[in-house]
Amino acid sequence: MAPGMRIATWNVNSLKARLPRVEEWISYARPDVLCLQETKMTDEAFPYMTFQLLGYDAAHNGDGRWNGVAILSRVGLEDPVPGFRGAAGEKAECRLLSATCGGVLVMSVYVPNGRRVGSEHYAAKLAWLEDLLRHVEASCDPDAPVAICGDFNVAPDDRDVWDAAAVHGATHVSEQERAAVRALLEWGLVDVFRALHTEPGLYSWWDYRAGDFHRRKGMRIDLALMSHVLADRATFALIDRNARKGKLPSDHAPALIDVDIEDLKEATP
DNA sequence: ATGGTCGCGCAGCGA
Repeated sequence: MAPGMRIATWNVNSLKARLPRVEEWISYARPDVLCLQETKMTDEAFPYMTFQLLGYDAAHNGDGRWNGVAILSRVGLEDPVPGFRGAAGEKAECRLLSATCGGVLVMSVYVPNGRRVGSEHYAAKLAWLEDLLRHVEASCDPDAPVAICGDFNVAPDDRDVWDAAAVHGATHVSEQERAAVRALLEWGLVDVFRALHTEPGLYSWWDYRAGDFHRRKGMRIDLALMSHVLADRATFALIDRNARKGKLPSDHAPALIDVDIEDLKEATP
């Protein structure tokens, strides 16, 4: 096992459209584990061979033109499980995939977009986050290495939005959505990027329209939530804005975290 | 300026 593990997450907004950018990014960022969201493809269409040639095992949970999540790993990939555990499993909608990679329980999550506060989609988003918390409580040990990474469609606090006043109370920043993320943290997770970078204005998503990226009008909604045993060992965190530039970018940039796991075996149950 | 751009897939919806 490598002494350092680089864990990354990226909403690619169609893996078919984004595959050249994803291959390029993997070749220079060299993540050990990469969680993808919005692959927008079936399991049959997933390019396992492309990633195998780059040195990655992969698992995918997707059924067509919406949603779709994947985990790539070059440190082993065991026990891939799609969706929620138990009765809520059907409701996961190809928005959750778990696997064990290099001794870390990894989840790739794509939280529903709530559209407007008060809409049925907003209620469904809150219910989904509640199901995620129940799933985590039922299937994870907070003292073990756990990394829940993905597009949460929630900006955890006002530092994570370009204009807190303009968007206050809207979807992605409402108190109920933020409380749902806090409940995950209270279970035993840390927003590792925020733990390493306290300043405002560091975003992971920018609307394609109206030049929002160049106007720095974004939000940080792509999160890596890690149990304390991992978060305490994080040495580096970055949102790679360069991946949002250039030809045919996703509207999200990848976020990556480096964790020094040299003494992890002795420190965990 | 209350719009704009993408992806999917072929009209219009979702983000």
